[in-house]
Amino acid sequence: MSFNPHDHEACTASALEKADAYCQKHALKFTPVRRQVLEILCSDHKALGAYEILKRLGPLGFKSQPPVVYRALEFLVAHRFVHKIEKLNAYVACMHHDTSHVPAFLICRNCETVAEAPNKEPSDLVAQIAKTNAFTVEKTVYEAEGLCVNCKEDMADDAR
Amino acid sequence: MSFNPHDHEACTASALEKADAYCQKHALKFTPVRRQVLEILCSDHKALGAYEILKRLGPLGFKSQPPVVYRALEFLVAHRFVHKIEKLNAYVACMHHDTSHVPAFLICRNCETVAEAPNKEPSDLVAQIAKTNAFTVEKTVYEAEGLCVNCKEDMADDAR
DNA sequence: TTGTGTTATGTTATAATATAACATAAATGA
DNA sequence: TCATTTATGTTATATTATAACATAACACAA
Repeated sequence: MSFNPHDHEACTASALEKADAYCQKHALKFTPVRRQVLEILCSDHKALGAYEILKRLGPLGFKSQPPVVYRALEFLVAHRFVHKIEKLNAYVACMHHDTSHVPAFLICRNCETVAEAPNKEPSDLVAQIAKTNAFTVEKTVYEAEGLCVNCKEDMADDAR
Repeated sequence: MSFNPHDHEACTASALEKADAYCQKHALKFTPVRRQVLEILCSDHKALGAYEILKRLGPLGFKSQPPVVYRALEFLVAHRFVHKIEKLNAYVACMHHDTSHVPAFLICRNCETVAEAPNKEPSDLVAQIAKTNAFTVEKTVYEAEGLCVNCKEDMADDAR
């Protein structure tokens, strides 16, 4: 989980590699912009806004009009390499692309780190709601905002 | 539940009455704009965008600059009379204000009706995630998009 | 290899959502 | 009544996102 320290370069490299392989397998075009946007998003676990990504694309030699980044994000989200955090209108790289999962996020309101939980199952909650309402669920947004371990500890320290 | 037909005028009146009572009890000011915005949101179970609400305020004699409606929404959301649907950047009246609940929404992508489920408990999912991450959850967004009963039936009819 | 359709990108303009900042007014309470 | 707080008025602008139309790159059949 990303609230814990980990080898970040390796985790980025692996994500890009997996995306590469997946695109090859499914005849998708992993074009330079798309690849670069994913790389930018992998570069930390904060969620980045579209315009922040745009800013970072410029120096890398890419064109910097909004549609460029929105199209790349559309592709990446459609193929689940990236999730949109609705609560923040921002985007994070998916860290569990190889396993099928119901995306669920923990957003620290202090450090803004976003951690994705690797759930296999939709929650009981949604199953039950959908059932009692005869509602067919196609897509879920599940986001929790709060305080991560690290920030909680920091605050405890400050109070001392 | 709001995918089912119900006496809508009564449900609106009751929501306003409850809000009135709650504000009185907690010394909150249920001013005309705030009341009117809640009434507009009660007027159907679709989620309305801030600017749509703004449009409807004008003819009713209210001032129509964005901050007017955003401030009213801020108040209504803070006191849980209204929930924001992050997925739609839109707002719905809360239909279960008197009971403490974890808000969860079913959004029909066809008719755009938003139904709120009356859950008492946060899902097992969030409890488990939070626990394994030592993450303190303060607020949750839970939104499912799909097809409601009515729209599903309509589509079945059309296919015939 | 040329033509034809399809997908991706370039570019301009603008729509839709939201807030900053500063002013006035109204209500509250010592 | 004066001071303080809370709500509203108003202008301007920030942020997020898409429409619309053009060109380029690619894929693949004739």
